[in-house]
Amino acid sequence: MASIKDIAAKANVSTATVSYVLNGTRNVSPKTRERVLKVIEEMQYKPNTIAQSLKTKKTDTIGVIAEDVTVFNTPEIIDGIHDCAERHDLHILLVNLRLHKRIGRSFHAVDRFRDVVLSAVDELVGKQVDGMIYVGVHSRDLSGLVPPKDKPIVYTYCYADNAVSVNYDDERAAYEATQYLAGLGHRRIGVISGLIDSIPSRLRFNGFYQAVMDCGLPFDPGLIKTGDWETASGERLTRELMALPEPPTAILAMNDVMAVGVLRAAQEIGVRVPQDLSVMGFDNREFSDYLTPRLTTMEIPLHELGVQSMMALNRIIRDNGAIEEQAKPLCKLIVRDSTGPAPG
Amino acid sequence: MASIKDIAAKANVSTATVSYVLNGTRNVSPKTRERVLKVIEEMQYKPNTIAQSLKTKKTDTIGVIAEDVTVFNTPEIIDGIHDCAERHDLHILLVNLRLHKRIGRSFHAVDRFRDVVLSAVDELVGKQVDGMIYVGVHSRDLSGLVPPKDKPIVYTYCYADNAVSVNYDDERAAYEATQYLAGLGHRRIGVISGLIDSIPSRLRFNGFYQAVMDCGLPFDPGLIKTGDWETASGERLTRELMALPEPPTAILAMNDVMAVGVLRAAQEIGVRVPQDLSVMGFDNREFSDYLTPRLTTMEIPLHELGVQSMMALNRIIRDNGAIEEQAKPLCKLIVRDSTGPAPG
DNA sequence: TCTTTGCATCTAAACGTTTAACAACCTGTA
DNA sequence: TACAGGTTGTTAAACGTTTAGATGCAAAGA
Repeated sequence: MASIKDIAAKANVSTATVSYVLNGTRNVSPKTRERVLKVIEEMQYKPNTIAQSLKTKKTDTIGVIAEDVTVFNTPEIIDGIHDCAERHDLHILLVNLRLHKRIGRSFHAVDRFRDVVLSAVDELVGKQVDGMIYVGVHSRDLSGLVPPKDKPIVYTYCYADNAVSVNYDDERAAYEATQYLAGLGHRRIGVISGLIDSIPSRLRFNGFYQAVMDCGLPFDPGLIKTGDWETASGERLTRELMALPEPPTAILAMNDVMAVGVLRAAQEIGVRVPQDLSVMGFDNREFSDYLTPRLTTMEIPLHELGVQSMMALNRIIRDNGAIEEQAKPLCKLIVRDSTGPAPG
Repeated sequence: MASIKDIAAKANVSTATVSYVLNGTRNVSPKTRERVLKVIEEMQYKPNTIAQSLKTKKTDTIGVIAEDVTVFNTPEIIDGIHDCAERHDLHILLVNLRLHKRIGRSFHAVDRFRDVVLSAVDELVGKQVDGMIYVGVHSRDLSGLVPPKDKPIVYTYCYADNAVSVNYDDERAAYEATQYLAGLGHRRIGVISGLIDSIPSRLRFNGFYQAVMDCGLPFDPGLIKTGDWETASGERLTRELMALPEPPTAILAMNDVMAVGVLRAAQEIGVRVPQDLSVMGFDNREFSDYLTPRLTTMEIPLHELGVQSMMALNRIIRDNGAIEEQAKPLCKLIVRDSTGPAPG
């Protein structure tokens, strides 16, 4: 590979001059510039970014630590990061923790987990990234993790105390979903929540509860069921809800995957959606448009999460820590065919 | 940030010695080793990978050029790449071309496309990656692209003449799907193919045709319909097929998204699946398990594609080009509820 | 006692850039 | 003519590592 020395030699100038024409950091006469440019072209010279970085101490690279790239939220967030990074001429070094495959779903293997994350951080710090973005898959609480001393790190799709984190407004999303159902005349709304120890589960329940109060609906604890985010739990709990003496006229499943179960159960027990029962999901997964009936759901602003994370990181790197609190990106109600006016 | 010099000074040794204990490249007496290690620990020293790379001319980093990380095949392939890269202590520099957002679906903006790819390659070459993997989204033919002179590059989920590319066996997958349907007694099998100018469309048709011949089924060109990979086309073409004087008893849609349309059409015109009509998809997208009925489909070995690409690249880098042809990864038949014995 | 051998450690160059400091030259002005 | 000021170019150090070769020293062999 041709180096700047080769160019300098062939163009009969010093390496400094070549560097100046390359970066435009100083005037160089038109005729030498031309000469240098011609040689560069001829030899197909590309500056060695590694050497540049060593000298300038800037890599223009940010590290992205993804808990699992195969989980639905991650690609969209990374896309958002890229979208923004591109405009600042930043590159992405990706570390994929492969959490599911590595330590399974037992998120309680905390010590193992810590090691994995910390070694990823070390790796990126060694590579001299300018900063890092951590992309979670389940809004886990990462407060226990020691943040790296010198390198800025932004967390998204997860929570971490005493650290910059970017998240959508879960509470408000659930509030709006509930409000929408109430607006259709539903007064008894069943809820199938996710695992109760997850932060989004709590936030979404809060939003639901607040909306129930604000809309003047009766609050019936019997209508609140705790699932595990999987289809089977949605199916099972829907049967329970519909077997109630006074069953709900709408069910809000806290993710689309469980909503699939709701739909299945409804079909099996002969409840028509949306005539007898309105069903809502959460996430706006691609498949929600493929279900019958098409699923009404809340869209999570994943792309925006990526963009905002990148912007936040950039502010920290550039302005060195002027972290102004940003408004949380909002979810968006996607109305399809699984919801309708309350019966009767 | 502490450098090797700081460590050397504090431990009263030369930088060489520190380097030797770090890399184990030369014997160093137990007591100095201990001393050095202690200082390293104290100062939380992490070697500067950039400087190492400059000296050793190895970055242990491979570049991944993804046409679009948000398309379903890409995350799984990247996961496979990571899976394999990890075992060789290689890191991933990710470039996301964001093809859909950038140049839309007009894949005919070829010149623009060339520029985008080539500048991504330049970027990675500048960053001194040891090699590159190009991850397509649609098995496009990339032969027109000039490969970089010195850096090895492996293509996957796309085709490129005169270059190493890793792909699953499309023809055989369609063959097996057809064979499976024939085995259920279906003799008139409808096909809804994707856009005809795509390589997989052609390969899959070949596989289908071969199986029809081998199984002794009649070949009726009227049963072959050309879609555009989208749901609406699946729906429309199914209506056409079922309106035939002698309609098929099974439909093979060449992707799951179109299969959704097939199921919709069937439901609307009152054809029962699988009693009256067997339906098969292709891809085994996550949602295929959420449809009613659950969709029988062919799973593409995406993870394996990633692994094999990484292995191929590694062989080129290490053994410097000893490219032994590898067997193509095979698709896997996933039998669910949308297929059954031919009626009558 | 003087070599020889082997081990532990050090010296210094090199990797490919950037950039401060300097040198040479030209131009215009007093 | 002399000199200030501007322009264009060069020199060489520095970034943080690795590593070939040199050096010093102790133990072993003559």
